[in-house]
Amino acid sequence: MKTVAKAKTRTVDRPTYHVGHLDTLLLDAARAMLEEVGPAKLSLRAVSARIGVSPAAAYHHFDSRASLLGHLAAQGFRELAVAVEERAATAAPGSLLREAALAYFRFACRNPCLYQLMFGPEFIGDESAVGLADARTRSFTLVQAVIAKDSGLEPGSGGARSAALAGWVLGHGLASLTIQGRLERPEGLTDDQLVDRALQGFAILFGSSGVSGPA
Amino acid sequence: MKTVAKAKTRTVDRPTYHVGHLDTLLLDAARAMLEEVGPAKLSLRAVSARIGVSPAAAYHHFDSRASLLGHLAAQGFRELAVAVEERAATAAPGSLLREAALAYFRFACRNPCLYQLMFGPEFIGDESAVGLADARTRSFTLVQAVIAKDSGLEPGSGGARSAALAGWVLGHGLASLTIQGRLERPEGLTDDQLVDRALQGFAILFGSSGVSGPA
DNA sequence: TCGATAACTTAACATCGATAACATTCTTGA
DNA sequence: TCAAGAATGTTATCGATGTTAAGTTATCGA
Repeated sequence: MKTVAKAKTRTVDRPTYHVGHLDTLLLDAARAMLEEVGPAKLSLRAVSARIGVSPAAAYHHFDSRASLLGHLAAQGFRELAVAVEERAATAAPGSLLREAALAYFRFACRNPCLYQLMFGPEFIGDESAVGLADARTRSFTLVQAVIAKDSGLEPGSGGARSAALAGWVLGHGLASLTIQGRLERPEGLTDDQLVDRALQGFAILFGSSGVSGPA
Repeated sequence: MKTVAKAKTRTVDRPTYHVGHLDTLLLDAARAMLEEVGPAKLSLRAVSARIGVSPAAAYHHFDSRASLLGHLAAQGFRELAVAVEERAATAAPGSLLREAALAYFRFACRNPCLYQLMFGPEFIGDESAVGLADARTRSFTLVQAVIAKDSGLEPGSGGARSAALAGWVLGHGLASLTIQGRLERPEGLTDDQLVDRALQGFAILFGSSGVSGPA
């Protein structure tokens, strides 16, 4: 229905043969479609079609489907980093962990499929080319800095590294479980309340109670 | 190469036409291949071929590829539950959280692709048919019971639920990050040491220090 | 102006999940 | 005992996908 039936020489009617910045066009389209269909169902052909370009065109800008997804994931890591950073910058001392966790969690909830992609197995093998590892490492370093700052630990110390690991595990664990619906979430519970509940749970498990925000 | 070229009536030479228990054969083969190629690349055709059966045969036992993966995931949840349960049963009181976390983490590390499948988006939509939701709920209930038992909380109480949530987040967060290589893991660090490091990090973040095992 | 090159095209291949139509075996009830 | 029919296989085919090869068109520097 949608494809032109029997055009011999031309299947697309575009003003110019060359599109210009097709790479960013592809990335934008893919980003949009990602949240519609999920990482697994995102097809290169569909993305190309959305722009009005042949499937093979994408291969002049990306090595493979995995490579394109890798770029998308790297973009996600950068956005996640700034989201956490912004929130952490304006947080009152002592509530930094909670604020950072909230920012992290909200980013994941607002971009569930992107987050799945970032931490999923979809594009594994194409990390090197993209700066993905860089973006990820920077995110982690940021988390580490934020947490060290709040707990008064010397940055780079063993304690700071452990605490950062814990913070990352906390954020990712909660986000991942929530996004993929593996959590029995009582209905009506807001994102903030869920984060607080988790923090409260950790406080119970690890002994303290007052550290983590409201009752 | 592998398929018989021009046999008209028979392409496979099997003693009997009917295989018998093809469903479990398919599941076993799929389970084995899952750890070889990962959830995304696991094809029904390859699984069938491994058994020596036509691709269409699988559809007499499973509604779809997703359904087969769903069964596999459910199986995973059951195994995970018993792994945690066994370890928890023989743990000294006070170290229950650590032991449960270790069992959880080890299961994930030993069956990385199965774990990815269990918590991934691969088979979403086919949950109802399989008892998958059941298996998952039971796992969660188990975790909740284990944790409540160790912290002296009344099972079913709000605190117990929060603590269970935290425990689940801890286990899944660490396992997920590790499996997917999103963690900068210092080389030579054993599974146990990584778990301990995470626990230590949580102890730092949430105030106490002695709760979680060795220094 | 012209030719090299980059950016796009069509066409094709292999593989995949899925379905339809047919073949064989097992089971069951008279 | 034995045929009817349900189960469980088969082949053939469809439409969609990632990817590559070979041809076409636009751009840009000498």
